[in-house]
Amino acid sequence: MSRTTSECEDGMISKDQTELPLGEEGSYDECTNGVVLKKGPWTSAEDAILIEYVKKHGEGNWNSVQKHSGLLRCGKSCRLRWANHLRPNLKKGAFTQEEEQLIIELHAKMGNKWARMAAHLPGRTDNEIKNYWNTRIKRRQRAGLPLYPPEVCLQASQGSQQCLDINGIDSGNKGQHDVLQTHNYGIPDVMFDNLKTNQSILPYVPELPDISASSVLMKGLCSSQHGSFMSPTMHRQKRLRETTTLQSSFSGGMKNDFHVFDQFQDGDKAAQYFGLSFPFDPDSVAKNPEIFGENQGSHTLANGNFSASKPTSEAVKLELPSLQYAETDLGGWGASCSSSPLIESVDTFIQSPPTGTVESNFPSPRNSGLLDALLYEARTLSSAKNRSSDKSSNSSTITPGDDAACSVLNFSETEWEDYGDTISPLGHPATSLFRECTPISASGSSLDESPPTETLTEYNMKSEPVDHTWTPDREKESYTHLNITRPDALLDSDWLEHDSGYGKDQVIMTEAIAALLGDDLSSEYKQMDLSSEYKQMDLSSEYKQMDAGASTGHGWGPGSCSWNNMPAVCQMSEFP
DNA sequence: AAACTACGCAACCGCGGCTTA
DNA sequence: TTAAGCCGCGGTTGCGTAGTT
Repeated sequence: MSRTTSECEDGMISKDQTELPLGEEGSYDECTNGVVLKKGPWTSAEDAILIEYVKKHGEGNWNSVQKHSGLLRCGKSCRLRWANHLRPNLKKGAFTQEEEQLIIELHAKMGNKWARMAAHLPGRTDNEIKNYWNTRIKRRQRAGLPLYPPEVCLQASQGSQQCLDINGIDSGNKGQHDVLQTHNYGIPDVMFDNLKTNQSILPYVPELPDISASSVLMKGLCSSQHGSFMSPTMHRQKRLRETTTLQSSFSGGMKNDFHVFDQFQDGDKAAQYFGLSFPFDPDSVAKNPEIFGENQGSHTLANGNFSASKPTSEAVKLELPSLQYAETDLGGWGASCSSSPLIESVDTFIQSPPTGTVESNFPSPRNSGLLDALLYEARTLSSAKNRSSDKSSNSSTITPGDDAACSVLNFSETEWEDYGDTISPLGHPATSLFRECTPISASGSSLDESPPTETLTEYNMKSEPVDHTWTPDREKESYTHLNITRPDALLDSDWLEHDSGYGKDQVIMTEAIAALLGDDLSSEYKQMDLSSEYKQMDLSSEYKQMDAGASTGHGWGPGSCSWNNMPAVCQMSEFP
C-alpha cells in the first residue's frame, strides 16, 4: 500500500475538486477514491499555500490541509514540510560546534531518538539531526574512527554510575540492573527505562523465540546506522523481526535463564554472558567502533550525566509539533521512563562501548574532527603497518583449550600483553574480559579464530581510529582488538552447530562470509580449516550450559543464530 | 571534458502510539 | 473494549551536487 493510498483513506479531495498544478515537478499518485496527490520536491507555491494555511489554522490537523487549501499533498507530507522547512525559527545552515557536540552527547544517551534530540537543539529538526548523524557515521566509519569521541565515552561511563546512584533501583531487580549498569557497559537510559518499565513483565515472558545471541551480538557489534552498521539494504521488517525476536529472547532470558545471572558475581560476567566482554580499552573501543556499537543504531554509550556542553542545560521545550517527548531535562533521562522497546535496550546495551579516554580536541565545527583524524590516520597508518607486521606472528597464535576457546580474543590478549593490559576506567583489565569469553564470542568457531594475520593486520590498520588525541601508546594499542570486528571473531562454534550441525553450517558460513566479505577476504576464510578449530574447542561448562539453554529455546546461548545477521556484520566490517 | 563516485539533503514509507467515537 | 483515524518517529530512498579519476 502506497503512502498516497493510505493517506487517501483519510479522505482527500477528489480529482475533480482540484487542479493539478501544471508544469510542476513531482509525481502524482492517484489513490482509490480518485484523489491525486503530489509527491516529490515542494515548490515555492506549495510552500506558500502551506504557510498560509498554518497561519490561519495553526499546526496540526494536517490531513485537513489538503481539504481546505487545495494543496495536493498528503497530511504527512505537509507536516514534514512544515516541520523541516517552513516553520519559524528554524535554524538553517551547518551545525555549530556546540550543536555537534551536543548531538554526539545526546546520541550517546538516547540513541536514534532524533526527535528527542531535536528537542534539545532549538531550531533543528529531527530529520536534520538524523541526516547529520548518518553522515557522520559514514564518515567516521570510513575513517575508522570511533563514533563517539572518547570524551563522550568517558562522560557516559562516569555519568551512568552517577545516574545509577541517583535513580536508585528496585532492590528486587537490582541484580539485573547491576548486571547491566554497574559496569557501565554503555547502557543507555533507554535500557534502564525499559527495564524499569518491563520489570513486571520480564518474569512473565512466556517463551523464547528463536533469537539468537548471535543476532544480538551481531547487532550489538555491528550495527551501523543508527547506530547500526547494519546493512542499509536490510529490509526493515526483517530487522524488526529480529528485533522482536531479540526482545522476546532477552525478556525470556530474563525469566527462563535468569539463573544465569546468579552465576555472575558481578556485572562483568553477566555482560560476558551476553557477549559483552568489552575489552575496555578506550583505544580499542575507539578503533573498533563497529564492535562497540559505534553505531549504532542504537548505540548509546551510557546513561548518566554527561558533562554536556552548554546546550544541555539550555534544553528547551520542543518546538517541533512532531515531538512527542517534551523532555526538558537531560539530567532526568535516567529517571524517565521510555516507551522504547526493550530490544532497543538490549541492542544499545551490547553496542554501547565504554571508553575511558579523554579527548582533548573536539571535532571542528564542520568536519567533526574527521579531517584531522583522517590526516592523523594517514600519518599513523604508515608506521602502524610496519609495526603490525611485526605483531602478526603473535596474533596468529592460537592456544587450544578453554582459553583457546577465545582464539580471537587470545589474539587480542597477546597484543594486549605487548602493550600492557590496559585497565578500563571501570577497572576491568581488558584481557580478563577477553579471557572469560562469552558463549558467543568465546567458543572459537572457525570464524572465531583469527583470520589470517595478514588480513587482520591490514584491517586493523585501516580501521584504526585516530580520534583526535592519539598518543603513540594509544596508537600501539589500536591494533589489539580489531579482529573482534571480524564477523568470525564474533561467532561461536556452538552457534554453528545448532540444528544442522556445524559441518553444514560451516560450509554455509564460509560461503556466506565469502560472499559477503568479498574476494579479498573470502578466499582467506575458505582456506581456513575450520573443522579442526572447532574440534579443538573445549567450551567451559558454563558456556555449554548456557548454550543448552539456548538450544532449547531459552535464551541467550549461541543456538539460534541466523545468517540473516551476516550482512550486518560484513557491512560493518567494510574492509577498505 | 566526460564518466564515475561519494556525499548531503529532502522527501517518502511503514509502523506504532495516541486519541476518539 | 475496540476499531478507526490521526499523528509522529525512525529508517530508507532518491536526487542533485561536488569531487575525483
